[in-house]
Amino acid sequence: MIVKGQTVADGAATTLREMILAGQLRPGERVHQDQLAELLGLSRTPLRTALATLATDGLLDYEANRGYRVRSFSVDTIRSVFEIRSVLEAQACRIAARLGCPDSVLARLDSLVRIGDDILASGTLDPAALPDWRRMNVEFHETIIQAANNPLLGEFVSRTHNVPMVSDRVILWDDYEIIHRSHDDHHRIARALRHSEGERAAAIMNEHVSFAGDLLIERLREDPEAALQHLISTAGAVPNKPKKEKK
Amino acid sequence: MIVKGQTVADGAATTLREMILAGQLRPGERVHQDQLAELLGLSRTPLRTALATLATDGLLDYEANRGYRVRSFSVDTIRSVFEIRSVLEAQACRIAARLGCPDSVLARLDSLVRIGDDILASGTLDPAALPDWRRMNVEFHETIIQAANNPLLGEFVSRTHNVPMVSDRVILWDDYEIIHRSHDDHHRIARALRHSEGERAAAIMNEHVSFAGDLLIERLREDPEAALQHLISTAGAVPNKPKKEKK
DNA sequence: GGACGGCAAATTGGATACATTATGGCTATT
DNA sequence: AATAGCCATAATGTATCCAATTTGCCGTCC
Repeated sequence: MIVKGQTVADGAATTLREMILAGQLRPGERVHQDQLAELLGLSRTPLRTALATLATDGLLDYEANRGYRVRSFSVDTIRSVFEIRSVLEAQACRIAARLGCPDSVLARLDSLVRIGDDILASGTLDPAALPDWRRMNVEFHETIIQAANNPLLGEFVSRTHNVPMVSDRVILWDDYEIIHRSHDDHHRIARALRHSEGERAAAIMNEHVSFAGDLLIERLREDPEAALQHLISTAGAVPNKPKKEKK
Repeated sequence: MIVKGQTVADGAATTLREMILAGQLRPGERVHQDQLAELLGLSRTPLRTALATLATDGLLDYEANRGYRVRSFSVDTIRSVFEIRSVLEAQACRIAARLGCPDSVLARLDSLVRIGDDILASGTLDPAALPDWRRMNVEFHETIIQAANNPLLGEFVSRTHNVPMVSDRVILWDDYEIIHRSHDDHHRIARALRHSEGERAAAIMNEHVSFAGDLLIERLREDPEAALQHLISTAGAVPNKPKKEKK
């Protein structure tokens, strides 16, 4: 689908981002411009624009005259990204509370929390419910970030999602207790924000994200292959939101 | 000077970054590719690569088929960036303390603190000492960030420096009391890190950065013109460190 | 037998030429 | 006279071509 107001280079960047995050281009692998241009059906010029963008985004490594390589992420990298995401999202809570969340935001959070409640009401984790859960989770976090009204904050959090596995779209959907507790955090965060208790919301959010990171890392350490398989099979598309709206 | 292992595009990106941060290209102004290419003495291809990079870096706004504009930064933007820098640098303290700063880092921090002490020993702010002070300040902050050993953290903090006025290279060098207190923070941060008191160091750093931001914003509100003049005249070069080392 | 040096193929970087899209001014019509 | 639509111009986006750098291979020399 060709979107008006988008260039071929923009499209290539989006496609490549998805390919990398989906693991189609393996980490460390060198990116051949000619091959890739042919594969994508475009010339090298827009492709190179896209590559430069992705390199600045941190998905590719670049070395002059030696081209681009897919950045490889170690478990250490994943940990370090969670260390950042946790403080950024906590700060989002603080700022949102300080600004005072408008009713629309509070209502939306409540509605999302209820959606989560419904999904968990059965007492088990239905695989079929995962996409809905993921949508709920992503929206919950994004709603708070947007409520903070800090463009750079949103940008940085988006960038942390460029690292495979770190996205809040990645969910370990196999332990009811853990998911339940995680959703309890959502309850408490929403309530704290309603009462403008920024520090409290921030503390919960920090732990909420940090724990998710710890858990993921533990799984990856225990059995990297199984965890990866599980995550890839349960990972949803990662539609990096376009920066420009059509007028 | 032509550095081996750097492409023309890289050089153009660096040059443009400096031009924008120095205010040579005014905010909101449209960037004419032909003109600029001629001005810089290169063709549009590497220029466009550089533009794409700077846009991803957040210094330029891009709209398909309408080209690039210099991003304009409001006082609100500056505030929002300080809100991020403060938590990121605080987190750097936490992580550095948790990892345990090696002696080399502690020694360096001590040495930097002493340099600051010497500059302030006279009891007045000598304009001639500003460059040394700035170097000291930048190194102090960078040393801690590097001690945290979290690549993304460093990257993000670097990016906050892409916003005019937010850099730790920008210093309000006109109030001895304030500078003295700020340096006292450095003392306490270094000491806390020596004792592996991460939370304490983080708290001080957070306030250290937040207050600098508040102060700057206050000045900009009071008398934008005067503050800008003062800052530009006292601002040093902003050498964005190259990401790759020659082997 | 190993290592250094040079040559050739492949790949990246940059310049130029072409296509496509916005933009401003002009005319014609209401 | 004002506005809508069209055309010309200018600027951006893409493709192709050429140059420069890397890289792997082979031969020679130590």
